[in-house]
Amino acid sequence: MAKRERGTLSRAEIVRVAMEVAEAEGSDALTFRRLGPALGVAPTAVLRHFRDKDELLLAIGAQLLENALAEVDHDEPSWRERIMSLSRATRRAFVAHPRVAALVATRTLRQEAEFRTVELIIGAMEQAGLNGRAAASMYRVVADTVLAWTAFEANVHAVGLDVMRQDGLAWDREYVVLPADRYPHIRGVAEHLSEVDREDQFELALELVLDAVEARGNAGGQARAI
Amino acid sequence: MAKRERGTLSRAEIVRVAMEVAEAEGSDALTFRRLGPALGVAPTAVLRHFRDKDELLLAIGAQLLENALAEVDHDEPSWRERIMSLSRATRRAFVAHPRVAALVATRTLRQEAEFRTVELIIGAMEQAGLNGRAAASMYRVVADTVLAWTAFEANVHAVGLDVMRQDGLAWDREYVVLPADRYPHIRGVAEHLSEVDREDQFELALELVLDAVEARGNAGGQARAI
DNA sequence: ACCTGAACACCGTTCAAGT
DNA sequence: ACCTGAACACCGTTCAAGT
Repeated sequence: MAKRERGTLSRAEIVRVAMEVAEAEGSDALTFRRLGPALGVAPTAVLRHFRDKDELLLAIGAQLLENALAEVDHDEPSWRERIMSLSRATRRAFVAHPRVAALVATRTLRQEAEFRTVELIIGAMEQAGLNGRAAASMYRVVADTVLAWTAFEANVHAVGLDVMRQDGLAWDREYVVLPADRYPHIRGVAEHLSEVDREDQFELALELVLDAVEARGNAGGQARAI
Repeated sequence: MAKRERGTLSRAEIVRVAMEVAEAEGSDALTFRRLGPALGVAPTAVLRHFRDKDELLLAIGAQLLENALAEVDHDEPSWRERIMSLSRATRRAFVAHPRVAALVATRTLRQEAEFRTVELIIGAMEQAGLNGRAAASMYRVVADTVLAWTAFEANVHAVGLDVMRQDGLAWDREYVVLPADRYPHIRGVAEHLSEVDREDQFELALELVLDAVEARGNAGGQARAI
């Protein structure tokens, strides 16, 4: 709560503290009125650095993507390994901050980190042998697969944190208890539902998409878009 | 604004009007204080039918899923066609109401419509030849692929509606304008980025997953989970 | 792209009271 | 799972004023 000298507040520090507050106290706590005290300034001081709350959220999203990009091996010669490296790093970076990730993972950020990510994926598509419309099309399948899964997982984690604290019920607990006569198939596999490893699924879903990229690239990427 | 007789308000009507208000005026307008007048009651009357706002949101999500299930051909004998039918219906039902869909698509609903959906998918996995842990695992890959893509698309539509009204900039417009020297790959395919058809991508992503289900089912589903 | 404090126009939710 | 109106404890954002 210590007051600070003027001119010492920065966008970077606001983003950092905003992420800390949200992860520690829940995304409901991510308000200017709580952020002010946490930064040692008046709540409205944050508005001198971000036009509005949405601009702050997009900056948080950009920070998550920067964290991801910092872990990617950009010199990896295999396009396929480069994409897997980017994908795993993105998943890790977002799921590491599930509450803020859930708020921003489906947003178009339009910031430098996003442009660099797009550039990386399209470059990989071209190396795989795709051009023009085929490269654009498969870029979107790859990017949206990574983003959609990442956003989904972040949401599941974030909601899970809140719900479990709220009513103590885990997802799998709920399902095991369903009546067998009405839901025989669920009942038959209920015991296995909680064992599923989401990282494995993410990897599998991505490998399937990259198999398709590889097949289309080898066939000559100009022929068909999808 | 017409006042109504007591006892005539119902959960179903509240859900319907809430969806109308949100789609017509933006998801910011989905508040009890606006919903009251739209229903002809006091804002707090809604709280006599839903414990809190989150319960209303989950009911809206259940309605979207009911809309989807109503379109599915449950008697289709091919498990693969049944899954595709469910997937397409889910995508359509959610994207038809993008703003509310964006609010609920990643939530675990824990309502009857969701249990029926899970039951349908697991039944299809078993018909494909998967059992136990393998069926549970592939159920999750299928369900999460549909949900993740649907949530992602709903978000893109919802944000798109708001952003386009806000600053008149479409996603593709933004990217065409990037400097070619720093983003050569983007520049090379920029003209194609706006042509991509999301429905085609959704279909492709799903077909790839179902290919994997088919391959594992034929190989004998007990062997490996993923 | 300075920081503050008061003010404005909103929220969700609770609760006593009215049918 | 009745409905209302006032009240409470919050929000984001604007704006005049202070450094």
